[in-house]
Amino acid sequence: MHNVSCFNSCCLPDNSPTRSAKIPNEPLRPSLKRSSHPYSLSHYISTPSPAVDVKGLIQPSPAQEQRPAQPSKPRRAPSWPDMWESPSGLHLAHAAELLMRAGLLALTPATTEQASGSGPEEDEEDSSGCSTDFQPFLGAWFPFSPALFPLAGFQMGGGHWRSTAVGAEGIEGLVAEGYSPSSLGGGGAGRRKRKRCGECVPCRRQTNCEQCSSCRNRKRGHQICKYRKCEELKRKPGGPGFDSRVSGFDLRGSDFTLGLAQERSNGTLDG
DNA sequence: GCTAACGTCGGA
DNA sequence: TCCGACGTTAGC
Repeated sequence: MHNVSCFNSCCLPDNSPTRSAKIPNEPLRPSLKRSSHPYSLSHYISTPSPAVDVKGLIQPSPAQEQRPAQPSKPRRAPSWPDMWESPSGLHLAHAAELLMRAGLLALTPATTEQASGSGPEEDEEDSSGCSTDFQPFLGAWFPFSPALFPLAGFQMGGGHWRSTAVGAEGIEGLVAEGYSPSSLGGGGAGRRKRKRCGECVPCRRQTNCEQCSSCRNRKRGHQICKYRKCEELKRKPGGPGFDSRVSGFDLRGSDFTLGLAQERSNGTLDG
């Protein structure tokens, strides 16, 4: 049990009515699912930045840097999400990613040396906890801590990070990182399915409610649980606000968030 | 081939 | 506008 808002199934009580044996299609990047951090959200919120050694968060200590690589586990080539996962940096990384998707943050590419000097060796340290304790609160604090993100980006950002707000550059960057053009909703002849973002609150839910019409009518409806429906996919492609990718920031005060809070208070929300 | 689930359409 | 049904796509 990590905290009250942990979404991982490990934190669900065995007798939880919402805990289903089968968890369909988890789109989350593993790195986002298995991260933990020494500081909770409340720590970031309540502690003025000088009290939190941001530099220390971003630049691992020698001890951390000297942590031996795990030989039994072949390391894949680092991609930018990994590079952003310092021992304590995922909150920043996640925040920065969301900001960049929203076009609110642009990063100057780090030097090759910087890009290769950190990141891939640290990501394993984020392996045992939950990263979702802050999620519903993103909108409450990200926009007010802009200085953190360029800093984090300069130190940890791998290579070609840049704003993905609009245009071919953003798509190109995503494609380069393994997102297929089809999954991005672009290109390709005919319609292509978009994929769940894996980062919004509904996506992070791991269990179906079994109560909504979609759950009850799954056989014929072919629809995912309403409470797990990706916020991105709810938007019409090409419609207003689409591709602004600001779902993470719209959560505050949204109906969904309010419902989420209510669910949590009722103990019906997973994690 | 099976299953999950996105996209679309038509009815309420 | 919402909801259900169905075709279709995509992953396994």
